[in-house]
Amino acid sequence: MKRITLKDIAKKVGVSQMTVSRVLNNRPDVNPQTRDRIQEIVSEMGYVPNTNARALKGAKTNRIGIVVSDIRNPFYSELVGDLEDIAGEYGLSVIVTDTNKRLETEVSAIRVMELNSVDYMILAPEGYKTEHLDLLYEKGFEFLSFGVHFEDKNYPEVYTDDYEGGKSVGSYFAELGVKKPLLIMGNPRKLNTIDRESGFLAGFEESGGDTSGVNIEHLSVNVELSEQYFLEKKEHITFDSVFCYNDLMAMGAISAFRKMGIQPGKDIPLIGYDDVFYAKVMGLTTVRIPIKEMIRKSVEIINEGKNEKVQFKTQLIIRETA
Amino acid sequence: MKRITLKDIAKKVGVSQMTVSRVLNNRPDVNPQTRDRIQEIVSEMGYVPNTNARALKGAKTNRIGIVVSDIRNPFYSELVGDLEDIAGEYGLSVIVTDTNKRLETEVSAIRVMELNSVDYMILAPEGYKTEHLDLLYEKGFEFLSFGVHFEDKNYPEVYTDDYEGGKSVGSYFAELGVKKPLLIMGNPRKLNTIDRESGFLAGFEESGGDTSGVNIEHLSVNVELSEQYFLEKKEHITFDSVFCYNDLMAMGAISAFRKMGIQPGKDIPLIGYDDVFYAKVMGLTTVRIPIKEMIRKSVEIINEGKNEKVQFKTQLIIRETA
DNA sequence: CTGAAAGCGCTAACAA
DNA sequence: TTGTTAGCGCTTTCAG
Repeated sequence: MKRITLKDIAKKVGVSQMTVSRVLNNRPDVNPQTRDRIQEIVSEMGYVPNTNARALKGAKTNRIGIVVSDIRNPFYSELVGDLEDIAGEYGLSVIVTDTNKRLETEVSAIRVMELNSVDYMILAPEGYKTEHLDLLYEKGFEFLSFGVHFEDKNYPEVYTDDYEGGKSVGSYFAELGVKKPLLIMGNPRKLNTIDRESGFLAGFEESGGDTSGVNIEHLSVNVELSEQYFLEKKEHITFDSVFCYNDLMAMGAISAFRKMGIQPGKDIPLIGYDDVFYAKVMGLTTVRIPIKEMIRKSVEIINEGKNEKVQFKTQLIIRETA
Repeated sequence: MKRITLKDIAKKVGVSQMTVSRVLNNRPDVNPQTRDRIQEIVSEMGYVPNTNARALKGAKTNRIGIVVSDIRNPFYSELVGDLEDIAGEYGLSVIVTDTNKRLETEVSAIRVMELNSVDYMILAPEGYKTEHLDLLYEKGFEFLSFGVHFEDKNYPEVYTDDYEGGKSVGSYFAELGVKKPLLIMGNPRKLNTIDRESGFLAGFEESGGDTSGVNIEHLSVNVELSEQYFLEKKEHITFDSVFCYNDLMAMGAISAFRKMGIQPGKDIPLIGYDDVFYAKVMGLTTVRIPIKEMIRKSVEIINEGKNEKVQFKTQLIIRETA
């Protein structure tokens, strides 16, 4: 499988490699006729530049990496899908790595990115440790933190206001007249958890709810664990409404409820978070995170080399489950 | 951001680059003491080999590419997730590309793989055109076709027996005593469609069903289209059971049924295909494709440079919807 | 067991 | 406007 190289083109056209290189890189200083001839041969021979050689010279690889915690979570697969679409518009390739929700692998995921010399990384980190981000920053890697906000760090970020997101659910529950909401949250050290939770409490109280009736449970973010939690509570249900950390955990609740003969929405209001595609399919009330817009902004930041922190707004989407 | 190179290590240890290279590539012909010293310095300095330089020399990049038609489809995101996990065990990086279900982009996806000089590609093709596979084959690329079987082509494949899969559903429906099954299938030129469909008919007939009662509809593979189809039929339901091309389309049916007040399983048996994770969450009866085993086999084929066609068996998983 | 030299494909810097 | 030279980091080949 011999690939066509610059040299092959140069020989065929009868010019130097350099002239071909100039044409390929759209440099202005080439005779228009030579340019045309070269372009013709290039497409005729189906030349594809060797990114490795380019990278070796220190040029851009046009590869961007994304590190997500679990590609199987539709939130992330939608994220990756959107990134693929938008990066494609800019002629960028995407390299994906999954950390399986573990921090150690987050470090090795970053190593994969280094191995493949991506120009830029998008990190959707687990959210409460920043050592590896700091390390990356010190090493001079270009990256952007997606979905989590660290006030005191000065790397670029694209994230949502989780406090407001939680608040919208708290208020809505209070307006519904709910007395004993159960919050199924994630790791209590995650900033996302903290924000959604405290936002909820603030919103609930502000709209007239009594926060002493609120119960909070912290689980690993996982459909099965969430389902199991509810199944175990079967006999002693002490809540009259449920707010889950994300749609995945809400799906666990739906699954358990179906087995328990509880109809979400009719019997017990249930709200998730993220607004993944399946939330719509299942009629799940949830808090929408505008992924596509956020990714578009991210690629823009990457492309223009900006260093900004951009916050997006969430939106409560009311469907059948609440 | 200066990266540590072989030269840096060599200088520090006081040997030639070559010796360091030998150690890094686990060559036997190095003095054990020298080896130890080098390994120590390597990890001390946090050396990461430059894959680009390696690739330039024609060595392996340890990158494998996967081209899927829609990363947002949980079938594919699970596929990618499993591939990441298993490839990771082998020290391989994964490059993902999404074709948005269009063939043109399937060609450009392959170009991305070429650009990134992957050692091997896994193609989960759209399934009825083979030109680009043939092209790839002629060009000498190493790849494997995942999920689709072309009898007369001689590239490696890992696929399932869709005819048998469809048959198991046909038989089951016949045993259920169903009279007018509706099949919501995909593009009628896709081999997967053809096999699932003809398998169904064969199974239905074999188990005593009357195939003249069977209705077949071909739609683009898409949740919304499927949902819409059922919503439009609201007033004139002419079927007493439904078999969908995949779980995604079955979810569209579930969504529509919920709005129509139909309970799948109770009122109308509904069966999907793939057994994506959410099928379990939703209690959907479906045909299981053993993705993880198939991916493991694929990586094995890749790793050992085999050229075989391996067929996996599907399994009907009975849950609440049928 | 170890090293020196050459070259993979490309582009930056300089020369013509 | 075009060409020449050098070198990115690595590994292969051939000599020690």
